Amino acid sequence: MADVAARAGVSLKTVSRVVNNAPHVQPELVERVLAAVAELGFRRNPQASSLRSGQPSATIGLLIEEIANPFYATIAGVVAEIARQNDTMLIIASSEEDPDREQQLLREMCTRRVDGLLVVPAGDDHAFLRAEIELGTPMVFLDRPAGGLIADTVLLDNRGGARDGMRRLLEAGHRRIGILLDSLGVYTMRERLDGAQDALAPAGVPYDTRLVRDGIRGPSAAARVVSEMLDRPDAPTAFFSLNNRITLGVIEELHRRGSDAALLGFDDFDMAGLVPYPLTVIAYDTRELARAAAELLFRRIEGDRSWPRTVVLPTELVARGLAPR
Amino acid sequence: MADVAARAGVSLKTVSRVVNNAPHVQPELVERVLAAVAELGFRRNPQASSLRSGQPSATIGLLIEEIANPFYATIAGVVAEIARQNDTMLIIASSEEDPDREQQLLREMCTRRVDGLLVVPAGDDHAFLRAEIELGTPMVFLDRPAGGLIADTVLLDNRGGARDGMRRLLEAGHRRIGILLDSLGVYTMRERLDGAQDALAPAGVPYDTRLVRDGIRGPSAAARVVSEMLDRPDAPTAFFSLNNRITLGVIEELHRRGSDAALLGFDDFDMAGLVPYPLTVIAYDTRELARAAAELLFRRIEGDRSWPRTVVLPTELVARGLAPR
DNA sequence: TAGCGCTCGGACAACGTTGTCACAATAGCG
DNA sequence: CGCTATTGTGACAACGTTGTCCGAGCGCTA
Repeated sequence: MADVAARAGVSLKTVSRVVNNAPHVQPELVERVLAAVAELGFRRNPQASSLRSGQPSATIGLLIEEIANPFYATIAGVVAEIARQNDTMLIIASSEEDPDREQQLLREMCTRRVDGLLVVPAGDDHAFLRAEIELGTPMVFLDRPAGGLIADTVLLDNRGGARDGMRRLLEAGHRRIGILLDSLGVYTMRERLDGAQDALAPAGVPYDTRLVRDGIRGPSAAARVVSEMLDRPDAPTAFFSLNNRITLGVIEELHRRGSDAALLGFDDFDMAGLVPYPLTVIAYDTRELARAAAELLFRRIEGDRSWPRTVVLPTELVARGLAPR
Repeated sequence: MADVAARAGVSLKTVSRVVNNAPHVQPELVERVLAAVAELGFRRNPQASSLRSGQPSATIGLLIEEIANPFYATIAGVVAEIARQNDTMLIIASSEEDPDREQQLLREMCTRRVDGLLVVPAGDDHAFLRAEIELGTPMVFLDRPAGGLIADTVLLDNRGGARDGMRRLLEAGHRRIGILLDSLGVYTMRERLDGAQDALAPAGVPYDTRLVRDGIRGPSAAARVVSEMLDRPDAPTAFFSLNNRITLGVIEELHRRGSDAALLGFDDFDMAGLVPYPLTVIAYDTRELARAAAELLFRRIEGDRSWPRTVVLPTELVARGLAPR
C-alpha cells in the first residue's frame, strides 16, 4: 500500500480511503491511485484489514458427515448458494461420523473466526461449543439435534414420517414387516424406529424383535439380510428400510428373487422412479432443510438474538419405482 | 494474550512461546501459562499470527460447477479428505458454469490468500489468473483444461473413451447410431463427440449430422429426442449418450417402449447396475481424478517448482444394467 | 481583508501476534 | 575464581491495514 501511495504521489491513508470507497477524495486522486493499484497489482490484505477494523471474516463453516453422500452434497449446494448471496465464503469439512474429528474440525473453524457454523452433529455431546456460542458465534444444527446444548436446530419429522409409512403398510394388511436399519447410534435411525413402533401398537400388531435388524451398513449387507429373512418359515410380507442405501440392497434382492413383498423406504433418491421394483418412499425436501438452516444462520449473523428455535420439516409418502414388466 | 501474561505473571512473549510450543521455557512457567489460558478461554488469533509471521493460511480453494452434482460431490469429498490429511481447510464454491461468477469467486479466493487452488474451469479464458500464478499461488485444473494458460491439469481421456465405445457399437454391426449431447460449449462434450467421429471413419460409416443432437439439458429432453428419432423411418439401432443425465432419459424412453436398441453412455453412475435396461457405460475413476489433482496441488504447495504437467486418466468400458425380465 | 466553516489529506497509533535482539541467570571450564 | 557458553526471559518493533484526530487550504461572508 505504501508503494501504491508513493507511485500515486499521495499518502498511505488516501490509498486506504480509495481502496475502501470512502468519501472525501478528489476524483483525480482516486484515478491516480487506482492506476497505481492496477500497475503494481496491489490487493489489500483482508487479514490485516479485519485485524485492524474488527470486521467479521465473511466466512461460514459447514460440517457434515460425508461430502460425497448425495444428501449432504445437496445440503452443501444449497448452503453454498445462500452463502454466495450473502457475499460469504464457505468452508466445508467432513466428520465421517467421528465425534473426535467433529470436535477437532469445529474447533479449527472457530479458531479461524468463522461468522457462523452449520453443523450436522456426529457426536452426542456438544458442550464444548457452549463457550463459543457465548462468545457470540451463531450456530445452527441440522438434521440432528446437538447434545447437551440449547441451540437453533432444523430437523426432519423422522418419527412422524416413519409412523405414517408403517401405518400405510399396516392398512394394506401387512402384519409381518421386516425393519432394516443402520446403526442405532445415529439419532435419525432411532427416531425412525420409534416412529415405526408408534404405528404398531394402535394396529394391534406386537413389536417382534426378530423382524428388526440393525447394523446394516450398505446395500449388499441389506440384500443378505433380506435373503435370510425371506428364507425363514414366517417370512415378512413387507419390508421397511430406514435409509436409502439399505433400500437399494433390498430392491436388488427382491428383484432378483421375483418376490412380491411390499417395500417402504425412508429417504427418496435420484432415479427412484427408474428402479425395477415398486416401492413407496418417505420423501422430504432436503433443499428446504438446508435452506431453512442457512437462512436462520444468516439471520443470527445479522444480529437476531431471539431465543433458539427448533424447526421440524414434514415428510411425505410417495409411490416410486417401476412395476415389473 | 496480554491478559494471559498478566494472570500467569509472565511476559507477553513467554505466553507466545508457550502457545507455539517453542523451546526454552521452564516447565513450571508453561504450566502457569496453560492454566491462565484455560481460565481465560484464550485462543490465539490466526489472522494476526499469520500477518506477523507470514505463514501460509493453511487453506485451499476448490472451484467446481455444482456441488450437488454427484460427480463434483465425489471430487469435493476426496479433496476434503486430502486437505484434512494436510491439516488444511477447504473453501468450496460453485461457478454454475458461469465464467463471470467463476472469475469473481477465484479472485475472492486469491484475495483471501489461499495456499492453492483446484479449479474445474467454466470459462475459456483464464489469463486473469496468470498474475496470481506468478505471484506464487499454485493452481491445478481438473476435468477441463484452462484457457490461455500453461498450468497443471488433470483430465480424463474423453476422446479415447468415446472412440473405444463407438468402436464397440460399430463392431457389433450398428451403422445408425444416435448421438445425444449437452452443450457443445463444454469442453468434455466436444472431446467426446470428436472421439465418436474418430471411430466412424475407419469403420467406413459416414458422419450423419441428422443423427447428432446437441443442447439436451436433462433426462426428459433426452427422452423426447429418443422418441422422435425412433419414430423416423431410418431409426437408429443404437444410441450413444454423452453424459449420464442424458443416459437416464434414454433408458426411460427405451424401457417404456420395450425397444431393443443398444445403448452406450458416457459416465458411470450410482445404481447403474439396477436400471431396467442393458447398457454399456464408459466409466472412469472420479476419485482418482480428484486424488491426482489434489496430490499434485499439495506437492506444488510444498515447493515443487517443476514444469507444469498434464495428466490424462484412462476410461474403461463396463457392461451395466439389468436384462429385461 | 479578516474571520469563519468546510473539505480533504496526512501523521500516528492500534489491531494481536511473533521475530530479533539483548540481557540476566546459571552451568561449565581452566 | 573469573571467564565463556548456554539457557531462559523480556523489551521492542514490525506485519498491513484502518480509526482518530489535527491542521492546511479553500471559498464564503461581513
